[in-house]
Amino acid sequence: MSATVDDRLWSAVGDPTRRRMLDLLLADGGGTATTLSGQLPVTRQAVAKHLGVLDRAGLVHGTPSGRERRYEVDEAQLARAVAQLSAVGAAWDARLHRIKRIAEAIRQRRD
Amino acid sequence: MSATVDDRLWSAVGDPTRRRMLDLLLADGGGTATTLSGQLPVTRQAVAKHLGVLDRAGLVHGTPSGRERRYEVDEAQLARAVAQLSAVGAAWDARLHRIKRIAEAIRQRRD
DNA sequence: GCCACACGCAACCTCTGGTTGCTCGAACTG
DNA sequence: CAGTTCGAGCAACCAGAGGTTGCGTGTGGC
Repeated sequence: MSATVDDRLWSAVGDPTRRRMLDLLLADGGGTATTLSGQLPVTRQAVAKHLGVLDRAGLVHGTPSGRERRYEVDEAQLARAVAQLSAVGAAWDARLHRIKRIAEAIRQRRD
Repeated sequence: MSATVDDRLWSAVGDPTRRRMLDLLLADGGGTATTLSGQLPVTRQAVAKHLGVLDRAGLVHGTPSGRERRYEVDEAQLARAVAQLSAVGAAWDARLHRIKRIAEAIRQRRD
């Protein structure tokens, strides 16, 4: 089951734009709403909202620095999110394999 | 990068209700909008809409049977979705590890 | 001191997940 | 066969999220 999944984390990571933002933040070692919006097909304001979501999910952490606000990925929390992704994947995978085994057993019996 | 991800598949699987629906369909070996809505905290109509989304993503396949419409999971397509989940997870994982290695290298050098 | 830049806030639009209310058609039951 | 029931399929509506434009404000560089 995917009952143990933290919906806040998952839905934070579920949005394609936010996934790309995490990619970019990881690649560049952090960034601001403005620098990110330059690398994305959305406006700075949209990026700022997403950063808010990621912040509330604990995936990034923003610190004001002069007139800008620099965000960095919280690696531990992202690692948790990755773990949950693979947990759900593994659960489905297991179920698919179980089904496949059963199907093969039935086929064997029928032949 | 998560650029190779099929957004249709991902967003189909991104919704928590749809994930639970896939769980239930796998566990019971199929179901109808009505049977699923009995196991979920949403109405039949909401379930029907989700089944439409899953159907368009190719994750389930519905066949009319008398007055009801039975849906079953397309296992191959779900396997593809699982593969994409783990691909994204693996990408982030790799990046996190790389960052950790670099951080440790810097720490070493500083000591 | 002035200008430019980055941010934050507010209004607005659209799509999606969800609801209620209705009709229609198939199936069971007398 | 007639009537009822049950499942599906609209349609209208509501709330929230992703996105936009527009505007005010504070900080930093010249």
